[in-house]
Amino acid sequence: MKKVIDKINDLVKDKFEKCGYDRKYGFVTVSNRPDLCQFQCNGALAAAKEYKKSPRDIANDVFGELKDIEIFQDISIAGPGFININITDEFLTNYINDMYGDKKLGTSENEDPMTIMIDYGGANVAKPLHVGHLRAAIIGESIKRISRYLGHKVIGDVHLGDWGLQIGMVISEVKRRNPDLPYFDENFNGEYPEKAPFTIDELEEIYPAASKLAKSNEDAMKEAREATSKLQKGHRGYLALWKHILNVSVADLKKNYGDLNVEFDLWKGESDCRHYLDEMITYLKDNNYTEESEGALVIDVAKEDDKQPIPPFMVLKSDGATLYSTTDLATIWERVNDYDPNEIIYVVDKRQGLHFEQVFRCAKKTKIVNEDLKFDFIGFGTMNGKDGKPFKTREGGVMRLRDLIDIIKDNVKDKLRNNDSFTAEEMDEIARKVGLSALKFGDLSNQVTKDYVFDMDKFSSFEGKTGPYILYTVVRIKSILRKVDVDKTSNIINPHSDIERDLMLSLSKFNEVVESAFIDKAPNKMCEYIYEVANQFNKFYHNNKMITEENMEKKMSWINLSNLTKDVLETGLDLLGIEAPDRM
RNA sequence: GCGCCUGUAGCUCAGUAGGAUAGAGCAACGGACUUCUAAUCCGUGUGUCAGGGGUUCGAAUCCUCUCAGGCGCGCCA
Repeated sequence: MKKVIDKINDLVKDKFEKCGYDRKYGFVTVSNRPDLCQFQCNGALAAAKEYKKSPRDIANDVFGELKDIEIFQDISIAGPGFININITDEFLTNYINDMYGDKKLGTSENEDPMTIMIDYGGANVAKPLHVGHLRAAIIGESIKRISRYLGHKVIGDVHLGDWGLQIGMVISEVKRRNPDLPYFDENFNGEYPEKAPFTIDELEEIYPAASKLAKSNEDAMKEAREATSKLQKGHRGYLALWKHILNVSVADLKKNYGDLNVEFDLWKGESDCRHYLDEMITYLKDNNYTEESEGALVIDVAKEDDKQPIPPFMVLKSDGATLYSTTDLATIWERVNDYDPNEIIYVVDKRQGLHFEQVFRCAKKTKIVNEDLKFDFIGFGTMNGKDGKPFKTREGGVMRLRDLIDIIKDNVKDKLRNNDSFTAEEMDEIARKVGLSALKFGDLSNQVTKDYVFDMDKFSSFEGKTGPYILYTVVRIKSILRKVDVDKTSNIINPHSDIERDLMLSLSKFNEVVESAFIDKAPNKMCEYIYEVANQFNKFYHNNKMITEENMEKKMSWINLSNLTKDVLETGLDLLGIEAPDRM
């Protein structure tokens, strides 16, 4: 469906053109002075310079053409040349009815869908998820859902860290503890055990211990490097052990991401590109992209107009081993080969910006990707505590994600109204949903690139611009809908009050907001929007008693309007990765 | 040292093709419940948009300098 704003834009642009001005000056936006009008066009002011006429005169020219357009209720020129527009209730109501009857609530599926890959996990094998992974997961999930809603083919990849030094650390630590395991017996030719020699809990203890040791002990670090190198070269026992690490970890990670309602289409990792490494490195060498520098194999990616010196892209370390830049590049090679995407989006901590700039430049320079493949780096900011410093546990450690979820769930549980009609299980499920809404809405309502303060009490509050407030609004609507029979075939009729009209206007912006959130990769726009809708609905709710309304036509119209509001809110929430309960 | 990002109300944050009087939420105070879930709604106040200079009819928004904070700058990811 065509957006309300687009219809108005087309009309006004046509008239600008008809009057001899460039179409672009007919640009209409939602009014920033809702007290004066619903929509505004500031083009006359902008056009004044080009046509050397007073903006007021230009506005008057166009006004002559605009004043008889049917869908405009009233239109006027204000101040230096603003054109203020209100649309008719008929036009608005028609649109709302069309939207109500449309599964996609007025958004049009993209005619020319893109294949978009989103890389947004970044979890490391053998390490528990912690708060640092939270933002990537929920921002990436939201961008994935928004893109998909608009009809694009979207592939979300967790891109596990499963091939780097941390694996070598774990392997060498396991060896220190259990040197007799067959994985370390160079003469072992039999089948390796099917059962992993550790549980997830043990694994999560092994890694930090190994990491700590390697930092202080040079020999341990050397062993870890050697183990990494051996693994990467295909050591049979190490590969078998590595698969255990992977399996045990992935099972746990799936559960944890699942608890967050974050779902990946691909559970690939850095290791998956290993089959392409030789081929790629040969390609890079054969085409003379590489050079040797300080013992390492590098590719120069500096450009003349760089404001700062860009270090060369590193293909192989001086010991011949690959590193993250190599696997990131090879992963692109693999993705182009397997999925041929139009765009690859990286949702990663913004501190990795320079690294990815190098990777992108290298991929383009070496023609591993076409010029028209779009790389998008979405670097998110740090989640800070109330002290403005990176969020930590009370003891100063890194907080695990599952602990954070439990804490916020408990926090919400305390605030939920006691209701005997809920069983303990229902209560728990409600607390989970409300808690997640608090966490996600609190995060996503901030601009992605900025650092933000994680304030548990603020996010989990049931008042104000929070997830729980929006869920409450949805629950409220569901409660009404349970009490009446909804007849979706009866129409929503013209608004009976300013408040009702404002609600309809807000609802009519839905498709526009989805698109704008997609273009800017900005879930916070969706947060802002659903808050506005929830707020408008609550005003409406307060002013009109629907169930006791005696005029049936009016009553059904209101019920349907509420039902549409619910759809818009739930869809908006879903695009943020948030679910609403039926009752709370 | 070089580079990137950030600085908006007491607090947490929105606000880009440059536009009218810079907006929300929280906190504070006052009001509205024989409820369709008051977990709501209504009302009241709040600003050198870090600072200086510039471009423009018009700047939180564009340019420039200064200050403050955060981050990054080849063999970790």
